[in-house]
Amino acid sequence: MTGKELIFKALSDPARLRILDFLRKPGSDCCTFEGKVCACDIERELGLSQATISHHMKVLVVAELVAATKLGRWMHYTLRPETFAATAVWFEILAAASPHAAGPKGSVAA
Amino acid sequence: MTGKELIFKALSDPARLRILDFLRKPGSDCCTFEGKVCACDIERELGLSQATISHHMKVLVVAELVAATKLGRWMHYTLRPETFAATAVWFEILAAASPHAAGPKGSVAA
DNA sequence: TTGACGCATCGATATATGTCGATATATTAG
DNA sequence: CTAATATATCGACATATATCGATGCGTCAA
Repeated sequence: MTGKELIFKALSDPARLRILDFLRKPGSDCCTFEGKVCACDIERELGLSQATISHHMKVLVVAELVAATKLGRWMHYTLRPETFAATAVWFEILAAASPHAAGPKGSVAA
Repeated sequence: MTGKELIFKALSDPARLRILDFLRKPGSDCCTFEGKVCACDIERELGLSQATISHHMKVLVVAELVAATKLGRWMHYTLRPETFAATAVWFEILAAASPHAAGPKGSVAA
């Protein structure tokens, strides 16, 4: 269950944050199809080398933030909403852990 | 507004994730007071050196995930629910960006 | 004031990571 | 089959970061 650490490591790079933002609202440039974006689009959008983009996409896929589908010789990428939704829940739990919550904190408190 | 990158960098370390988890439900060991935890508690909990804990706490404070208050010679730390709540919203937005959403994607699609 | 304690900062080091060019693999076009 | 294209992998390098011991700076107790 090191998933969260993988997710945060994946998100802790500006290039990957830009990739996610681009996947959220891709332009209708080249290989884009039904919101699925190919690696060449991302490469052009970010201005990084092809090797670097490939590396970043692998990180995002391993973290399960992005799904990869091979269509012919193109890789198409999409966001994975389930992972984002699950991570949102984690943050909500931390947000709810109010330090001054006078609730029944537990059994050991007594 | 590079806050998100700071936040994710701060979260991309297992030690800091453990610190947040400890802040969420601290034991009633030593200096803990009303959910406020001192650095010495964290040091003992994680088994890392004092210098390392100090470094991690600074990262968490700069990312605005944790608030620091000096009480005498003790530093007391608490979670900052607002930051976690705001980040949860960011994830929910990404989760809502469904790739197959047949909505009016834009004007250029035609 | 002096000493002890809690924490921050400094300098050093090992590891991790982002980036690239070069090359390999796979797929399509001819 | 051969060439071209899209992506993945490899090796290398620069930078970032986690970690520690040593030291400095406040704060409290005697």
